[in-house]
Parts: sequence; structure tokens; C-alpha cells
Amino acid sequence: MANQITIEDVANALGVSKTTVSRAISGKGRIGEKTKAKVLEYIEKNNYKPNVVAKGLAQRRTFSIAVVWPGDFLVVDLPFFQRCLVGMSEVTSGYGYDIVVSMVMGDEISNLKRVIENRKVDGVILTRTLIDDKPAEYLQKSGVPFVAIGASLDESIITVDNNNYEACMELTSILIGKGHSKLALLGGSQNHMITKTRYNGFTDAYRRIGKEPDESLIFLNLSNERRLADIVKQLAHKKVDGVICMDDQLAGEVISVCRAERIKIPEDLRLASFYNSSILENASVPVTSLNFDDRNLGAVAARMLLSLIDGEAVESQKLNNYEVIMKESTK
Amino acid sequence: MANQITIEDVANALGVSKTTVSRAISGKGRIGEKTKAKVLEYIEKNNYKPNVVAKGLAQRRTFSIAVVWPGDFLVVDLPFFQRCLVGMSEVTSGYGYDIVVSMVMGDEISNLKRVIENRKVDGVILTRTLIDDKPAEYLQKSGVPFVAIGASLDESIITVDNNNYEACMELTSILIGKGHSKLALLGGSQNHMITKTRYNGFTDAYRRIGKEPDESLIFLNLSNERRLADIVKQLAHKKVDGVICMDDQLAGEVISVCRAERIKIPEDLRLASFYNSSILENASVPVTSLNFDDRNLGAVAARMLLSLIDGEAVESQKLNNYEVIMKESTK
DNA sequence: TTGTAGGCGTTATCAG
DNA sequence: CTGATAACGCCTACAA
Repeated sequence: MANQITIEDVANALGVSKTTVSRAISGKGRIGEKTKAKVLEYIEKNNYKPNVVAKGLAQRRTFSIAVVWPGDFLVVDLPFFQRCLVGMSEVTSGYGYDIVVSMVMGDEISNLKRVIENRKVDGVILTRTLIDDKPAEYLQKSGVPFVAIGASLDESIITVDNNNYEACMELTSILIGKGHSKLALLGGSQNHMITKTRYNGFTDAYRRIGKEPDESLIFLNLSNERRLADIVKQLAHKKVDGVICMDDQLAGEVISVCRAERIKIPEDLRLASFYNSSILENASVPVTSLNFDDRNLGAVAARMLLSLIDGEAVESQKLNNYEVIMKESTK
Repeated sequence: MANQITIEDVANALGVSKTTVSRAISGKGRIGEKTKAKVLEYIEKNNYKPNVVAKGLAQRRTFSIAVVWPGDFLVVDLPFFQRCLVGMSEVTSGYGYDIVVSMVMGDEISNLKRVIENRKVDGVILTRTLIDDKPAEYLQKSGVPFVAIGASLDESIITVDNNNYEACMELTSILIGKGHSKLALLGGSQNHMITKTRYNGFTDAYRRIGKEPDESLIFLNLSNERRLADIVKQLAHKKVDGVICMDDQLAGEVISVCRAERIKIPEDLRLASFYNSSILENASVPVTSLNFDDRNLGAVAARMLLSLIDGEAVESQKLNNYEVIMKESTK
């Protein structure tokens, strides 16, 4: 294994120059058909594989991209990132590119910095966006091509995202349309852009029919369960028609609280989730939720980044292939 | 960004040779204290970063390792892989190494092959082991240093694993000790070594007290829910004392079936899981399970691989820091 | 159509 | 203690 055959070995064996071999492989530059065939045949037979690192050094390319991976993960978010990664991998591998994961926890972006400063990658995919977005800031300053998954307040950042806004608005509208207009909204960190987007979708569902959402029924930055239990009880007391959770984790906790409090879903309370992570598959009540094609999202992001690396013009986009899955929890 | 400063620029600016600069940075070879200080200061001020790719070409190293990532994932396994990855990343980043994920789905190892043939990495971590283990076979043939997480039938493969065998035996023994000796075991794919290991732990818990496990109560290769529902009903009919599931996914499904069948846990049936994925956090019954330090597992695997890459001798090992968490489901 | 020579940015070898 | 010079393996003007 140690000693792989080099382009020079091939050249010597065939009595041609390294240039000729290089051209036969890359297809660039003029080269005789027979020579080319001869070289390619030899390469095939002797299992020659070009050294991508050397190639990269010469071309100033690495044939790798970095994907920023959240180390401060919630279990509920993993399926999303995983599915995105699968999509990215499918695309990049088609172009001979590999994926370097750089683990970022909160504002601790030293892994990202290292990979950029070491010029280990040609570009970066950000897998989520934040309000105060240190990773994005850093990348922009560094000048490396990058694409962010999620919305961004900064117009100059190239983004791609599931159309969470439309999807959340649609789900909310459906519930309102079914007569459940007194809806509560529970969500996570307000530093995540996704939280803002979902919030906007929810509130605009009211506004477009000329109503105002009830802000007193909206609770964000939820992380500990105790607070959530109090909130659910309070909401039951206020006799809300339903609760929409921004993700399945929260929805699971709501179910759990309701079970303890003997609040029946959907009889006493309707429940929906803005993101189906399939974590709730075995929940006592099947939960109405939104379904996105995350794998495709990852694939599109990867394609955009590769174009960007090739110097092509790329525009931000929203993907609309989501589904609203109505289940028993909102019957 | 495009034009980073090179070692030659530094050398010229300081009126010394490239060699001297290189020595100041690496610390290798003799060099005067003042010269060294001068160089390091200049480097610091002008933000010079060595080109790791060029360095790699010269030293025949890439300063990256590959981590084989299962693309054919079950949601329940994600937290395990994620926690391992975090541990690996913490270790590798300390050594200036980056992690390339190579997505492998079943026997489709083209991504792994590419990354090896392209010499993009110095070594590989396998995140799970199989009975018929194509990835491991390939790696062994290729001669790249690699470490596998999980047990292996092949003694020559260097592995590291949580002590699943001991842990499973202990949990099983505890239940038997509590008088629940008629236990069923439900598990997943028999092509996964982990399934075999857990099976052995379960059965040996009986054998070491001179009993034989009841093979008719053991069901493996479970994947679809319908079959599982039948099995659970059948088990209830046979009046087993308890059911042990190899993972939380199965445990969740058992809970779900029991709810539908009005089988009460733990009154009618005890339930335990061999792996706590925290997916069951909001289950209607808190489930007795095993808890492992996966992050540490990943960290150890990474350290082993880095040693291996440095040509040191490395031995397989089992990690014993697991916990048995007793909850309501086995009361 | 093919070959030569130089460069990509480091490290390693061997003199001085 | 320091400095030329040659690798590392590939690409690419430029020349033939």
C-alpha cells in the first residue's frame, strides 16, 4: 500500500512523457487517440490512481468541502442534519469531492477556523443560520465560498432552505380554518433563524385573514421541561383550541405533560408540530406535522456550493416540496 | 483571501532561508533562539499559516482521518454516532487533524474506496462492525490504518467498544434476580455484531446461574412493526415476566403495542432497553436501560487511530464505564 | 501531437 | 547554527 504508482512510473513504462499521461487522464490538451487509449489502458490495468493531494496543490484545489456540524445538538435535530448530509454526500461524491465535518459548538468555531486557515477545503456549507451568526460572519470575512441552509438577515449570504415560512403558515391556516383559531405556539431558541421563520409563518397565517395573533399564547426559548409543564397547564386553563410546537421534541413533551394532567388529545386539546423528525413515531397520539425533503435540501445546497466554487453565479432559493401531514392529534 | 503568504515570503522578508523558517515552526533541527523568536514573531504579526496540503505532500500525510458514517441509518442510532463523532472531533482537532465522513450504505462502499484510493486520509474509523463486514475487509486489504468501533470476529482487526456484553449480562441478571426470570429478547439485524454481542450477554446471564435461556422467547431481525405487534401479543399470552429490547426504537414500539393492547407496564409486563438513546425521554413509562459514554468511546477510538498512524503499537480494548439505569418500567 | 521545464508550498538531505 | 538543493506528485505554459 505504501508505494502507490505515480504518473512518472506510468510515463516511463509507456515511454511517453508525464505530460502525455496527464493529458490522457484529464482530457485537456490535444492528444492522439491511440496514445490516449494506450495510456488509459495501462492505467486501468495497473490500477494507477492520481494523487489528489498533489493535484490539488498544483491546481490550488482540495476537492473537499466542509460541512459545519452542530456539536451542541438536540436529539430532535439529528435526523434533519443526517438527511441533509446524505443528500450532500450523494452530490459531492459524483464530483469526486469529499466532505469534512467541522464540529461547531455555539460560538466555538475553532474547528471551522482551522479547516479554513489550513486551506483544507474549497468551500463550506452551513447547516443552520443564527441571528447572531458567528460562523457566517467568519466565513464571509474569510472569503471562502459558502452556502447556508436556512434564512439569513444578510442579503449577501447565499442561502437555500425548505420553505418553512409557507409551510408553517399553511399548517396554521388549516387549523384556523377548522375552527381552532385560539392557537398557542411553543418554540426553541430565538437565536436560531428557523425559530423566527416559523414564528413569522404562524403569525402571518392570522394576519392574512385580518386577525392578530395572540402574543400571550406564544412561548419561545423553551428548553427545560418544568417551564413547559407550567405553560401547558396554563394553556389548558385558558382553554386554547390547540398547541403548535416548532419541533417534535416539544410536541413529545406536551404529550407527556398532557398525559400526566389528564388532558386528552385531540378531544381537549389539538396538537401539531412544525417539523416531523420521526421521533414521535410511537407516540400515543399520531401528531399532525410538516414533512420536508431534507435530503434534497442537502443535495441542492451541495450543488450550489460546487457551482460557486467553479466561479458560477448562484442565487438563493427556497424549496417548496413540503407536505402537511394531518393526523389524529388535530381531529 | 486568494493570496496567502507563503514560507518563502517570510524567509525573504526576514533575510533568512526557507529552511530556517521551517525549522522555527516545526521545532525540528538546531536553530538559534533569537532567530527562532524573530521568525515566530514575524509569523504571528503577519498571520502566516502554513499550507497543510503542501506539508502533507512533502511528508506523505494528509492530516485527516475518515469516519465511516452509516447512510442506511435508523433514527434510533443517530445519537450514538453523533456522540461518538463529537468525541472523535475533540481529540483529532487537538492534533490538527480533520474528519472526513464517508457515507456508506450497506455494502455500497464506493465513497470509502474513493477516499482511500485518493489518499485523502491517513486512517479510518469504522463506527460499527458487521458479521459480513465489507468495509472492514476492504480496509484490511488496502493496508490503511484503521480502528473499528464494536466487536469483530477477526482477531487481527483493532477494535474498541463499550462493554456491551458485560452490560447486557448485568441488566439481564438484575431482572432475573428480581424474580423476572421468564424474559423475552427483541433485537434487530443479525448482520450487526452488536446484535450478537447483546444476545450473548443476555443468554450468558442465564448460563452463569446454571439455567438455559428460552430460545423461543428470542426474536431477532425485527424491523417491521406488524410482526412486532404479533410477537408482543404472543408474549403476553405466554405470560412472560418481561421484555428486553436491544434498542429504544423497539422499546418504543413495544410500549406502543402494549398501550393498544391494554397491557400495563410494569404491572403486566416489565420492559427494559439495552441502549438508552434518549429518544424515549417522553415515553409514557420511564424505561430501565443501559447508559454508555459514547463520546468517550469516540475519543478513545480517535486516540487509538492517531497512535496507529504514528506507527505505535495499539491494542483492542473494552470500555467499562456504563451505567444500569433502573426506572419504573421494571418496578 | 508530444515533450521540456518550471511551479504549487513544504520538508528533508547534506553541505558549509 | 544556517542555507542551498532536491524531493513530494501533479499541472501547464511554452517549445519542438
